Amino acid sequence: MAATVPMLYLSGMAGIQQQLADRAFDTPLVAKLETRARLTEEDREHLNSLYSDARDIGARRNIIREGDRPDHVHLMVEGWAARYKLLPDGARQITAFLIPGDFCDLHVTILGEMDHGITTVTRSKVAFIPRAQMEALTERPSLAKAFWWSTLVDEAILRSWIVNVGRRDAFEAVGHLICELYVRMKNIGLVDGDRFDLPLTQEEIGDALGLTSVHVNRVLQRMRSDDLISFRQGLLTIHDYRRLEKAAGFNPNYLHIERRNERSRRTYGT
Amino acid sequence: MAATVPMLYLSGMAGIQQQLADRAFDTPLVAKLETRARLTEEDREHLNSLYSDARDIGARRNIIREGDRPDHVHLMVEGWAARYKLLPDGARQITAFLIPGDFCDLHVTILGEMDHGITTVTRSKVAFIPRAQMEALTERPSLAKAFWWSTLVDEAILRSWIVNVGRRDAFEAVGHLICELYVRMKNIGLVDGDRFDLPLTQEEIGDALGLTSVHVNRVLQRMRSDDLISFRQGLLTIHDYRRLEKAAGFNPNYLHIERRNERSRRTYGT
DNA sequence: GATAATGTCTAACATGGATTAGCTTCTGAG
DNA sequence: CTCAGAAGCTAATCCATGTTAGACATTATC
Repeated sequence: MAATVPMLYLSGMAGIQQQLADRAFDTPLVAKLETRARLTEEDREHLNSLYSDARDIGARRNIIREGDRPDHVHLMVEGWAARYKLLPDGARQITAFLIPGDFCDLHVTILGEMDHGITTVTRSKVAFIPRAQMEALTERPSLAKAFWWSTLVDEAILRSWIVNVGRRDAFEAVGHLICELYVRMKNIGLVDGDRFDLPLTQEEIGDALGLTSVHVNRVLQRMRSDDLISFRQGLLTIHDYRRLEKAAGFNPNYLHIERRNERSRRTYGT
Repeated sequence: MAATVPMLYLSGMAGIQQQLADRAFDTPLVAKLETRARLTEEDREHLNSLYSDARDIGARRNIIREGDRPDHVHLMVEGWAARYKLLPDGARQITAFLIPGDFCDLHVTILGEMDHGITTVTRSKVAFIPRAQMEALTERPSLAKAFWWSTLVDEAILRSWIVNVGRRDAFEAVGHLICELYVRMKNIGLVDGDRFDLPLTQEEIGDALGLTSVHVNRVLQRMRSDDLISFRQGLLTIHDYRRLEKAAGFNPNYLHIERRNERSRRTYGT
């Protein structure tokens, strides 16, 4: 099996993923879906077949635009992407960050037209999956259920982001976003102890939280001086997770990751 | 068929729904799903069977709480409800308004535990649907696809709300919410010309948009003095839809309602 | 039809975050 | 290795929205 799946999950330049890849046995997609579903070896082979048409895309390039009607589905293999909407005045709101194992547009073949765009954040590897292949996969009940679960978690994350933007102040919101990305990255095996690649600019963080990059900078300065985090060159280190979680009012229940699976996950550093 | 489905969609006290009910041939659920899906008479009968256990619930009562693990699904039959999350400091963020035809928790049997609560806004009628009955329905491919579509639209609405809260100012956000609710109510046949029941307090509107009720009041005053809307006693009248839509930057594409169906819908006043 | 509870509206004042502008540091292309 | 563009950082000022408080209006209850 090892030879048939991509083994490198380089998203940034920091090289943590490279180290991790040497130890990872599952692709991020399999790791993520196994959070809840029990997959057979056959299921995994089907999932790995999704990677057959994986293409490299440079940083800050559109994967898909508002108004597009693609006939295939995109899956993040390596790197980060962002779902976003543009306003008439040019302002941008990011509504999701996509990391390896995330589908960009599982829905588009049903909804018809894209109501938002998706852009890469870093240089990425993206799998292009024909609609027919996707439909064949979902004829396996175990996978259909796993995809359904994944969609529902995406929805839960959206609700959480509304709370973040609507009712948390800037400090809490940034902290909450960091906690969420830490847990999600950990769940796919891309966290090295208390560090992970967070290849976002302060402007991108601001666009996700409804803040300006100036204000994100102020908040990050404060988090550093409070000795909660380090964040340099796309590498984030959490110095005191419990305190950060508390300061941000973060409760991971909405990610629906069960303890059972978290324990058994083969993750670097745990 | 008429005798087997509820014909009264009273949500507020204003009585528009009563008038409409006399003309409506479809339940809101059927009207909504037919936005995109083609349903057979048999499909409709199956959908109408969902109403067999419809219960009255008073205003501002919890339908379901965070942490619950219900074994049945809730469907709004009459009235309004709100999906919400509470913060440690007691602040509330509403993440969705549920109107007739909306499922409250289509997902909960897969996700396990509720990560948010749902409360009625008005006195409501809510159908309780056993998990098994729901699963039987989704064995019909046409209905499975229709529910899937509905879930994806809910997701698109969540994305739109993030933009609303994150990047629009208070005036635009309130206008955008009004436009969305107008279109959604119209789609299920509950709009009378330029008027519809909007049984929300200014505080509830604020909790949905991340604003205080004081500021919502300021915005509503301005909308009234700009002659865009009237809003009294839970009845909202839009005086100039085009201008409101433009002022709010509203583009209904994310609701994925196709022109074709909008034309053929049997709606009062159109 | 009195009364309490809830919702609406207004005003004075406070503030978190936006805006603008410019300097500094990092990064990647060649 | 160099250089240009991108990203990070900081400061001064401003303003949209929050806070607090209370009067007024509407609705629900008995």
